[in-house]
Amino acid sequence: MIRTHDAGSLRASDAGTTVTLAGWVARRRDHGGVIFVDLRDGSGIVQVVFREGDPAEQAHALRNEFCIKVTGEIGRRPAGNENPELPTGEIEVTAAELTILSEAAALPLPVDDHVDAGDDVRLRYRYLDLRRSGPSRALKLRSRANQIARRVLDERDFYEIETPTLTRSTPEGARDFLVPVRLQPGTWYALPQSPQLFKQLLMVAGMERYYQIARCYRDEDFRADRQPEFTQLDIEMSFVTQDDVIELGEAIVGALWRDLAGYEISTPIPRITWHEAMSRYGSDKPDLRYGVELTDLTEYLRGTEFRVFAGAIDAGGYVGAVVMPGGAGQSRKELDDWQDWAKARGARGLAYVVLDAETGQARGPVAKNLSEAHLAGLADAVGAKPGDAVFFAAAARARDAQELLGAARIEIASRAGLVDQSAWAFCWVVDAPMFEHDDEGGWTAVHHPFTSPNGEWLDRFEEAPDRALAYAYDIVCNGNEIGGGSIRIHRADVQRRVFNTLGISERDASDKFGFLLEAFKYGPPPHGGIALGWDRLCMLLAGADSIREVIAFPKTRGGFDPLTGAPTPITAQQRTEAGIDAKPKATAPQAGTAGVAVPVEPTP
RNA sequence: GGUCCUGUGGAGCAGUUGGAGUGCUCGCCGCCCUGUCAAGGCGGAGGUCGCGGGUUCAAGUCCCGUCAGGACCGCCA
Repeated sequence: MIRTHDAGSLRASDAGTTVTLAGWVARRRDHGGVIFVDLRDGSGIVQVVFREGDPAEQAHALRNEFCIKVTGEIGRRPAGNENPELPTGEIEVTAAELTILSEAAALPLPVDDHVDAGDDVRLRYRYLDLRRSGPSRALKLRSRANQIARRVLDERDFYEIETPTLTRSTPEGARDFLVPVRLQPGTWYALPQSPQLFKQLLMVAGMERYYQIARCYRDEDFRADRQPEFTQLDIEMSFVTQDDVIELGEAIVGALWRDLAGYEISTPIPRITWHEAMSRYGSDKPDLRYGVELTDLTEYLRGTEFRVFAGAIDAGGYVGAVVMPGGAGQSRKELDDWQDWAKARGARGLAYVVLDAETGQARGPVAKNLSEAHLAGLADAVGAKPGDAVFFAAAARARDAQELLGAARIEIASRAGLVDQSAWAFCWVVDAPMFEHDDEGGWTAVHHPFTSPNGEWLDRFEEAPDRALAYAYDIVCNGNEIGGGSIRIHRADVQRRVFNTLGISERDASDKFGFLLEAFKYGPPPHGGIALGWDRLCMLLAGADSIREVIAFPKTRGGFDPLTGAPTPITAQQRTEAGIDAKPKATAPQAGTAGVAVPVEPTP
């Protein structure tokens, strides 16, 4: 090694030792006769002093982020000159020798913890951004999270197994990324949206306990917590029940929060059914750091003459409310803003009533439309106090109104300052529905088509697909879904019935994932698993607002990488070689997703 | 595909009612400086106000379009 010690590790007990350090100039304070340089390496910062002689002459020329090597003796700082802000603040290194390993040009972005730059500049010079302590710490934390997960899984006899990233387009929810295949022009690989099918095959293969820190790809639009390539801690186990998988999930998450957040999660983590989550919180990933629960007013308001509510109730729908504590104090403009907020979510508006802080009397546009009796009992019905505001939503489909109220609940908590930023609130959302209506009047799988109905519905989910429940579970932290999984179907007859309900013909099923069904002919074990959204989970542990902070080289929301400039056009030669424009042969394999291959004509 | 916010020397910001590229902090270049630690002092360089069009006697400022970054909706089994 070029260095003998790590800069950040030096302490008063090292005084008198001669050391060689290597790192970067974090800051230079040139007093003419004496020069201080803060030398930073991966371990931290130590102050180097240049007083006289050649090293001091050289040190005048140092600039921020020069890469240097310094040899010198560690000494206690003169009394009164200690810096309690630094772990190494009691000592300094008196330079006897200085080597400039490499110089740094004027910086396009300050490597300074006190200044934050815009995202585009940070990403373009991400290697400089990562020299700063915050971004650096986030990546190092993620590395430790990986190790902790591997440790827990290894202790439980899991095997870490890699699966292909060039694979077959599968009929999962999102758009696939496609890769042209030079060796078979006109055919395409897809990048996996998850290793779902492979890990099930590994169960058939008798691996019994599999995990992988797996890169997944989905060609959908970006969010603060979504990139097109992302990472899952993917796990699958044979011969287990839902409780076994949940226990494992708690062991992993418990270890992560214990070691990386200094927080002991009390287990078992509370479970809430999907339906209860929707009716109480208007979300399938409820943030339990605060209350502000929804109230179902469908029965209470039955018979109302207010058309908006009556219409929903008559259609067999739902009317509900959520209370904003102190919301009556909002200005007219703030209340109008709520209407814009609701419209931005595709709602027609957000009906509200404010309760006078003195008299408790209900006021507001909607109050005129409600009967005396309905108004008189409203505060008690929704648990509101004088000075509160009550927001209403009504819809023919309960879930639409609940989701609007759920979004309002989050907004209320944020605006009213009800969120305890230091709190951790975990829960499992269990008993998710098997199916939901698709746009064409049929059914689609809420989770995926291999998810098993629970014990209660296994033999009769066809009777009421809208009410059938699955062995599917999501783990939620502070309103973020950090993982989800299910017990899979391992019986051919059940799988056939599920396909039937989904309107997937035998031929379709065999075209799309015949290889999995084929495998399931040969004694598949009962199995289930979970996938933890690793970027999101690390983001929470790092206290970051975006998963970009825990990704070494993230992309901007346009899918652009400002550092490499990807994506780029390709050359004509690359295009020809890749076979992008080749016409698939008549004997080409079955199309991946759409069922029938779309003929591709070569472009001139 | 839609809604909203932002874009001003290398970085971060301010810029009022439309009136001179106006200001601040940092960085950069030069000089000075022996105990600083986001060192300090003096001097200096550096600008297509994202881009294009329009309104106007006059646009960083108002309008339209466009590009880029961000937040959200749609989308994401």
